[in-house]
Amino acid sequence: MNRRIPESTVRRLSHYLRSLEDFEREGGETVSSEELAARGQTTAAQVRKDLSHFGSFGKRGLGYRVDELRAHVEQILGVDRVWRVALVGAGRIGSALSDYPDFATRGYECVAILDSDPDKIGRVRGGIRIRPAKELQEAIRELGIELVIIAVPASAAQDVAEQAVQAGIRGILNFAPIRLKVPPEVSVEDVSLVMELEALSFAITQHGS
Amino acid sequence: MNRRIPESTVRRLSHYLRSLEDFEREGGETVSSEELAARGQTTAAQVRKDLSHFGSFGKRGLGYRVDELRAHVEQILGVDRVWRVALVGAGRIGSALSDYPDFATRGYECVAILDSDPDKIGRVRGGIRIRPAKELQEAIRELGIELVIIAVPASAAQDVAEQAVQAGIRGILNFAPIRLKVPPEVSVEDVSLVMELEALSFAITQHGS
DNA sequence: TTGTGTGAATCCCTTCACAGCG
DNA sequence: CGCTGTGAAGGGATTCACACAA
Repeated sequence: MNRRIPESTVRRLSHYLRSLEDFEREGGETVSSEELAARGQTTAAQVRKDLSHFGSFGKRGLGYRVDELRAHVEQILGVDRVWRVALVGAGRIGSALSDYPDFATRGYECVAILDSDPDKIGRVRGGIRIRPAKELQEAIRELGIELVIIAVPASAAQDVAEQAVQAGIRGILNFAPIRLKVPPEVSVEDVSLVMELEALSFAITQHGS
Repeated sequence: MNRRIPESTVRRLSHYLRSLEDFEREGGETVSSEELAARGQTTAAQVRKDLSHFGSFGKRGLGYRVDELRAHVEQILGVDRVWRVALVGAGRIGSALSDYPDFATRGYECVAILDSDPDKIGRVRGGIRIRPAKELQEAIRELGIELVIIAVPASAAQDVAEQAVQAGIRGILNFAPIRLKVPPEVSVEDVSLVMELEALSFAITQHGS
């Protein structure tokens, strides 16, 4: 029940949630930490330790009720409600994201798309009219946006981040290949495809030698 | 110079490479571990420790020669050569990736795109004709492909992975939201946007409470 | 008896601090 | 003197092992 949760635990919680949804779909009533660990590439002890940070959700000798635990994990991850998201940058990545079906079903609703390219402004993507990037702060306040996805070139990313922070945003998903500078209360998650590829070529190169 | 490199070190090496390229662009001749740490959100000791796993690249009292160290890091990460990549799945994410400019400039060359949708087969994306997904193994052998990007629905991903592995692939970049089962000698990097978003909503939810 | 919840032990990564080389 | 390279210390996360509840 304490604080200071390792980042790795959060990632695993996401996995547990996926697995619990699977178990529920398969009609399971209860799961053990053992079963939960089997999917997800971890250990039973790890599952129990992860969950123990947030409470005691299981019954000794029995395991966890699937629906109950799923609800708990959803609450822990903060996905027991809908998050309103803005997408800045309607380029290649941006447009792939804007009609990504998983988002809506997972509780993330894209309610605004912005871009600085005059050719794109006014066009409609996934039912949303693309607005000028300058209107970011306005859009955040108008639409109650809480998360911003930055999918603009590296040169523009820091500026977008600062505007978002100024408008009160506390979470940024960043696709630009730079380290954004933000105040400590703002969370940034970076997605860098090149880094992932480099991890692969490293693994192959090292192993093969 | 030993083995067993932590995954976090690899990620930082990618960052160092980006920073070194910046330093080079700015005309710097040498860098200290201190300067390298400043960009990249880490410490000087960490930089030195990371590099020390692979050799002694610096000069005491002086620092590192920028161009020299960049070459070394490129070699460590295995990006001192071109990697031939196949993209399986020409859907939304796939099409965003296929003409992502950074890939080519970073040493990853997409030489094949495959899809199982008959409407897409035969079309051209970024100068490459989309082939039937069934031809994956053939394509891998014909074109000397070493890395496969899986951007197909979760239900098809494991099958694609198995075909790729069978054809000798040792590195997979996986966008499907499932844990691929592969032999230990095969590396998989997962990119899960939902997980990243959940990490953000977790951070905001916990902090705000 | 079964399987959770949890202190204790272990392991691994990061940080410290300094010897040593240019 | 300045800064690297590295053994030693420190801190966190994972794993172990078992008391305990159902």
